[in-house]
Amino acid sequence: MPPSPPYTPLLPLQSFDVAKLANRFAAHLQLLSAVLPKTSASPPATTSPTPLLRRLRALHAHVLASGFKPRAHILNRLIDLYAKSGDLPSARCLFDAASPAPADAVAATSLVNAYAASGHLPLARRLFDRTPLPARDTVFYNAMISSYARAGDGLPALVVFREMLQDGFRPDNYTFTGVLSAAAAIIGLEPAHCGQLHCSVVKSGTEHAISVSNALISLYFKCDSPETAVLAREVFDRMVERDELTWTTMVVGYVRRGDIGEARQVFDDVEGRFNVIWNAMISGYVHCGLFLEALEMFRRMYSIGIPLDEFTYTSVLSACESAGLFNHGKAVHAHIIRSGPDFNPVSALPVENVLITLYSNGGKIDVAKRIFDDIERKDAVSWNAILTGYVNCGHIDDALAIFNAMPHRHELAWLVMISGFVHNGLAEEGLKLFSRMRAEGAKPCDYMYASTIAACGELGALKHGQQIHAHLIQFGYQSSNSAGNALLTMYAKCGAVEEAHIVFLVMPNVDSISWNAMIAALGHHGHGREAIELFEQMIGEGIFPDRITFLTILSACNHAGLVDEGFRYFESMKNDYGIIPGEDHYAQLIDLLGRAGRIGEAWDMIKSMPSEPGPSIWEAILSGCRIHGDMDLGIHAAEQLFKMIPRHDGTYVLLSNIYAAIGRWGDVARVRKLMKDRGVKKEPGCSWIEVANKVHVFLVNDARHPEVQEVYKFLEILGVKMRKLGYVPDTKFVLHDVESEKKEYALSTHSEKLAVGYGLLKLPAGATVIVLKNLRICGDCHTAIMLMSKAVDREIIVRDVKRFHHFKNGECSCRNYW
DNA sequence: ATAGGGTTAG
Repeated sequence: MPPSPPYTPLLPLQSFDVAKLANRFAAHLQLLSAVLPKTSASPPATTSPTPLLRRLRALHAHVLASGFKPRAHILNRLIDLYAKSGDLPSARCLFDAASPAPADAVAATSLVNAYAASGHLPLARRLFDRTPLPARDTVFYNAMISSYARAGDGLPALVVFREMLQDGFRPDNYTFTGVLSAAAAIIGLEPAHCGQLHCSVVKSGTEHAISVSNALISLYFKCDSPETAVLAREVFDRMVERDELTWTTMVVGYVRRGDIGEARQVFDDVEGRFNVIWNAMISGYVHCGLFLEALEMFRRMYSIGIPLDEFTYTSVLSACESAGLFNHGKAVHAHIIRSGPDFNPVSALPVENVLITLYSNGGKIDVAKRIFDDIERKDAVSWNAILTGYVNCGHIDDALAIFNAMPHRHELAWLVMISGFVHNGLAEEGLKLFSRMRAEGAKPCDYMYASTIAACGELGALKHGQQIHAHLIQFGYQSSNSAGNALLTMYAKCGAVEEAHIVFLVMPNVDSISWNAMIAALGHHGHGREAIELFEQMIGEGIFPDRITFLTILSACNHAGLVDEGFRYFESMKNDYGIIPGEDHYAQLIDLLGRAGRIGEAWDMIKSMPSEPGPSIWEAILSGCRIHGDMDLGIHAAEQLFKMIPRHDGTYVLLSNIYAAIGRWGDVARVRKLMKDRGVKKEPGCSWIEVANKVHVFLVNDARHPEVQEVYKFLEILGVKMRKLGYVPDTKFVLHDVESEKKEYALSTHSEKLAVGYGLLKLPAGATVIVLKNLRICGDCHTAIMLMSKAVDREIIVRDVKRFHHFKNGECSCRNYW
């Protein structure tokens, strides 16, 4: 509860000096509004009136009882107080009673602001429109403009501004501050528009007002282009006088551009270190992913004695959460508790919200739930945070309970719940919920569509993805970039590269993400040359490649076995584009060299790396060693992997596979035992196959499963056929799976083979089988499927952890890969 | 009676 402001009792009233009392209320009001959150809307009608409101009403009653007729400015103050304390009906009543007599711009302005602040922008607008021209003044227009600006409604604000000029009113610095911030809220604003606004500011002679310059800087930064950032800087440099806001706007502007270094320089130049700029700097570091720097800044802030507030804590806790430093987060939480209950629960809500995320990501979902339960006035973020917490730890039933209990379902809640279903293998439920959302009239945004489509791609649910594509067209989102990029990726992940390409060609505004996604789509499907061609086309169109682009192109070269090209692009990335290769770039190149049999070069590359090689590097060289029989280095790599991720089941399997390949069965047994001793469980093989518009999921290890039984039967038939074709030894190998439980040195479950077999069994001749599996396909399996494809004369598309393998007539699109 | 900066869920 907010502490009540000190006050002297008003009753009984000795005199009716209303002006004095009204002034006293104004003082009380200021005390109260210092405690209330700045953006607070008026409290809902159901809650009991605040002490201030009660006193205001008492005063008003006395005024009425006295028969005293308040003069206009007193009446205005009363109206303003009613409006600000949230009693809009009373304010409106007084206003209506007073008009039309001296219809007054002052009272109308109060009301317009109050309506807008409580979220009733249309009501504010109606009052605005009904106020006749003679009763208006500049401030009145300013109120309407800034109301739109605060609500993020840029265009109407500009329209009101134009009306104002047409009506013959002179804009002042308040007007321009509002207009500029309204313009900044318009997405996709062109630099030319900023320039126009800048011109009118200069013409009006208000550019020397600090607030106008500040808004101008903010506008130029929000335009988000290198040129406007320079213009913002120019405005800043020209200012003769700057305030705290100027500095903060600069810091925030550079952070938005991702230029944390420049932001830091501005920060270091500030004389008075007020806490808002520290908060901005900390959140800037968090924004750029520099969590440790954020924490360091927090530590310094604390040691110098800069006051910490809820903004500080929110950012710092968010840094701990994102960096996975759960214990640090807990320490900060303890510090908040120790520092006393100074927080106003309403304004500290973001702190509690981020705590929910912190604890649920730290594996303490029960603590998160307790914090959530203790929040008195939960907002949409609180609900979404706990919902996401449950979804992320796989408690889909608890999540659904929360979802159903939510008072207002924010669109994000739908999104989280839908993707929660999809990621837990309940795609059908997810899509049902998607329909329910539309039935309940919630309007999905393009971002929601994008996420739902992405989920379909993850799952390989092509048919569901296509359905959503249809909705997308129906709702006119086809020009949205996020939706378009998601569609492109979805089609590619479902094996439909041609479809992905069509989406790419049809998209009105392709951005660098689209290019990257399309290059990746080609690369993943083994079309290395085409990927390179598209990359060159991208360069030709003047799109700047980033580190992701190069990662993608290296992967494309890798998949298609284009060693020299890969090497060339790696060098070009460093020398021509100044991109410092990360471990992921090295991993791609080392993988590429290794698979091409150039193990020595790959090993040299590892030794030349600027930092200690991480798991991805060892994993990369391991595949090359395995294929080309460099067992010593392979074993070394696997042992390194062991040390780094001791619980990763894949490493054990890989290592035992290597030992098995060179017949060191004793070592195979040793690795198996190690795995058992350390309690590492192999994940059960699980495959999805898309057959005739239905997704089948089955566990390969469960031999009692009827579908698996069918697969076994199929393999027998296939075995006979393959023997006839002369593949006797390999046929035997395929059939080994059936007996794998009995075999002493079982190598792996090879669920892909079973899935492929099942798919072939179910499909009509000439159809394509798509097998989706988010694991790495091993060489044996690859060979086996290749043989199968010859035996059945059908195209088989298999999705690996990232890539695709197109098998046809005993060949694969990535012939050089294994 | 009117303006502008820093926070949280994905």
